[in-house]
Amino acid sequence: MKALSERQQQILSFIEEFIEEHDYPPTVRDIQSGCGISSTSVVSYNLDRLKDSGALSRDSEVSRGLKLAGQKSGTAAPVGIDTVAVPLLGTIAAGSPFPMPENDTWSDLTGQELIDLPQAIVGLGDNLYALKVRGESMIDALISDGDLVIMEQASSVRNGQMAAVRIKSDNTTTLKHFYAEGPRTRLEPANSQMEAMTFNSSDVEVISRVIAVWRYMG
Amino acid sequence: MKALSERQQQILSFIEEFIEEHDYPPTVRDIQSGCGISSTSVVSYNLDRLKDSGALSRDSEVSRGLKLAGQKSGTAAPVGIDTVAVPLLGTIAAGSPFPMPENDTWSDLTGQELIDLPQAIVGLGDNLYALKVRGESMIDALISDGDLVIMEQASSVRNGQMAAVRIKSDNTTTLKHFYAEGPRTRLEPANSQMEAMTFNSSDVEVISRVIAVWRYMG
DNA sequence: ATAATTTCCGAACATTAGTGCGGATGCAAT
DNA sequence: ATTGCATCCGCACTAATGTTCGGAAATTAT
Repeated sequence: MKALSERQQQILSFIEEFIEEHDYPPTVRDIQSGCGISSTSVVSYNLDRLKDSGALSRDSEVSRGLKLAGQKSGTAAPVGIDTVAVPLLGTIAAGSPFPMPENDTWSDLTGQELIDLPQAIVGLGDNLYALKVRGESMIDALISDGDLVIMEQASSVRNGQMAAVRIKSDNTTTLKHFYAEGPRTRLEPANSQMEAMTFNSSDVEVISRVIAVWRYMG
Repeated sequence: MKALSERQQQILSFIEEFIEEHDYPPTVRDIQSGCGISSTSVVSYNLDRLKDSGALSRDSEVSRGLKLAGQKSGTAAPVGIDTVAVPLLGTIAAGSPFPMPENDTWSDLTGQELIDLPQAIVGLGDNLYALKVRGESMIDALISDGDLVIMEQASSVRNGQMAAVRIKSDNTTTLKHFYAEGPRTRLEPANSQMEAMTFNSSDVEVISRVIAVWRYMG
């Protein structure tokens, strides 16, 4: 195996830096100017050498068809833990209309702020989204201003779970522990020092299940 | 925010797959044939839309100058978010001796349960550790049984921050908001409905600063 | 229905970008 | 020196690639 010339190493590391910066490989002319070479053919020539030596692979006749040899194939995760991207859909405040992804736009979350959470602590639940809590209206559920609540879409929950529920007659929305008791539904705050309230089950609409709460005060 | 059309989503996922396979972005014509579009201008048009919506960024006039928005910069590490491994040192309960890593064993965390948290939401703080809360003794700090508190070693904190403090005379340890007021130190729970308490500053020892709280009820 | 908007088409056009080729230049072996 | 080989130059050429524009078609709003 022939050793790489200085120029070849220079080109190689330029390619590396370029990809690092742009997320796509350089053109022959990018390399030319980047390495202070006076002719594209020189680049072409050395690229062939590098290909021969196996330092990089190349889709010929294709612009930017370069791939560093040492590079991981594909984008499959080489390191890093499994994460779930959770869209931050908005804020939640007492009584405000509760933000919630509509079915048809569920897959259309582009542009939304995404929060990466480790799968290990979120679980692999689907249909997750996050809301930022504004105000102290959830204080009785041990949730305060600035907290991030991770929610999962659900139309029903098991007794005892915390959920975002809407009292139709009040048109208010809060987070409470949910207990269905036949025709009546009892909602009790997480703080046991607070009083529970009971409503007609038909007056209570479950919107989402609360998966987790994240409070950061760094 | 305008929703993405079907075609735009189609293009978006094609780009994603293409990069996955080639390690460099597709050309307009790659997208054209890949998505069964009859004109390059349609691709160009939708690429502009996608750029407007922020779904991808684009180096215009540059071949293959595409970059997916969600993508981490730098292809070297294709995916995987930065995470910080936080050791779960034990549990905290009212009055119990507060677990805390000793300096000489700090680096010896082998066998400890580690919790990976995204750096983005934890910050890059060093000397972090986690404790699981047992019992409802922290209820007045909006922290309940089963919660995970992320802490940072600290011997002092700024006023208003939440910290694990030990009342020497009581030999109790709790989480409270901390306010140094000269010779006296006021500790007040996060729940404003609760009363604050004041102690001689010399009787209060700061153990750790609370960085974050994680409550999971999946 | 009618108008407005969005999306698509086709076909040119203008760069950008990869390749080829004759001829230097530099260096080492003969 | 002369030869051989690896590099490098310039330049031209062709293919690849992004852009533009008038108008049609589809969709949505009025």
